[in-house]
Amino acid sequence: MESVRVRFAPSPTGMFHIGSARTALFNWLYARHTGGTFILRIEDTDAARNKPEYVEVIFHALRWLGLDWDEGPQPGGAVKGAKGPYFQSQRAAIYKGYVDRLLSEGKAYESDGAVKFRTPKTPVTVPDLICGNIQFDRTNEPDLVIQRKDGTPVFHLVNVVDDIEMEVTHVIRGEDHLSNTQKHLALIEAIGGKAPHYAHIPLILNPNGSKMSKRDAGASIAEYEEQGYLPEAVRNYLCLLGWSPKDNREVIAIEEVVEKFDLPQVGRANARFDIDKLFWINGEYMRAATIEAIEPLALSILLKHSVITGDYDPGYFRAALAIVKEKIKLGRELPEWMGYFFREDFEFEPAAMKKVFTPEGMANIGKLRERLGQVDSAHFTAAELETEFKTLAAASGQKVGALIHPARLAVSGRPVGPSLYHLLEVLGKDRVLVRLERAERQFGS
RNA sequence: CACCCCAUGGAGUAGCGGUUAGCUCACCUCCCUUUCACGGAGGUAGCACGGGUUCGAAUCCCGUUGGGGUGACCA
Repeated sequence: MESVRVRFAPSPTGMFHIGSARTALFNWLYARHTGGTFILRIEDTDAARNKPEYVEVIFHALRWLGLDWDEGPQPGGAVKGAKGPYFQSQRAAIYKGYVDRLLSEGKAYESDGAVKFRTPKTPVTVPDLICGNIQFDRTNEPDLVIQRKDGTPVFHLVNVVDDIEMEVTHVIRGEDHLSNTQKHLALIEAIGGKAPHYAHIPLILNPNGSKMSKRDAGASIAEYEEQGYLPEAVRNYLCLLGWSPKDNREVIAIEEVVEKFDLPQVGRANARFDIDKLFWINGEYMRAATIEAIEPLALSILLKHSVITGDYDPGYFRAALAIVKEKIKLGRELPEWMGYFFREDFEFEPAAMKKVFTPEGMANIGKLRERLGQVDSAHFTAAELETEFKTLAAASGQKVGALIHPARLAVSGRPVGPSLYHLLEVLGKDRVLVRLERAERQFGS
């Protein structure tokens, strides 16, 4: 049984596309499932479009998604593995050798300065682990340019040569390459190599049903990081596009996907990208996450939005995050949900103000301030506060909601948020009293 | 235009000859609840169409339609 070697071979052209992420993920899953090797190869033969800094974009995206590779370039320029170099721009001599050989054997010829490969015009069958046996007629197959006029090799040639040279056993890639595979097989035969197994995975379509392009919203992995998605959630969602655990579960640990993943079970139909589902999954991960797990993300977002500064109180911060994370689905919501914990001059939402800061509401705020002022700081807990509210409501013949709504607006400026009693506990007695007083001062009669 | 692939509710999917066609997201209703979310209980909505094969078809075959991909000196 040969050891599995798969590769992910992106071009550094700028953004990291969600389709690329899925291709990388499936290669990684297969490598991890089989105990094989996951190779990263940079296909930078198109000098006009490729830039060195874009390579960092690829590293960053793969690392963010937790897709570690076993062979290939490492950030900082180091390279791991013996089959390199792993940048195609550094393999010119290798490609030149193959082109020369094809030329001397008469399998390729020069035409208008470029080198063309004589493609077979006979029918061929492409075996595919996902798609089955695909037949191509090829009677009208045009010859294939394998080296440009400027002497540089093109994708089809370098891709095939590298897969052979790097001893890749399984080529897992997007279905947009399915039609090209017959050319690759012909090339492999011409150079006398052993063909890898192929597995073409369905494409990710945008919500309109066409191929997800760079310009579509949500196409770039970087967007998810910026918006505060959790990488585990994005990865989980991507697993579900074309693959299923077949037991009706949606949220599934990556370790379990690794265990269950296999090529024949990958679906054949293209899948549409559904941001609502990703959003939901992210909420599931957010709620399930420990404070420690999401604290770095929350910190970076809140620092970036100047909600907190470097000298924030870690304990207070974590306490606030703990009650807020249960309510939100996306990191991007954090500034709005946590802002009022850290500043006293927040605005009151106008619509809620009109409804809640009525004369009765303000009177209740006054009563609350007096009552809560007598509660010992050590007893300023959710459970005891609940008792205080209920006692006060009963004493004045009101529903507890009549106290809660004005209180919430007074201490947070908004009508929705975490459980009020917990909110008050986290804020602490001092802040609560100050805020109730401020509301009274501004809106009381 | 040629070749290739695909087709289960709005979206992702389970199903692989016999099911009241299951699940998740979204949407609607109700319950829970101080709000929102979570959770719970329901609801709307699907096998693209037409022929076969078969006692029996979402499942197999053919065709049509629809969608996608490839056909670059891009990858």
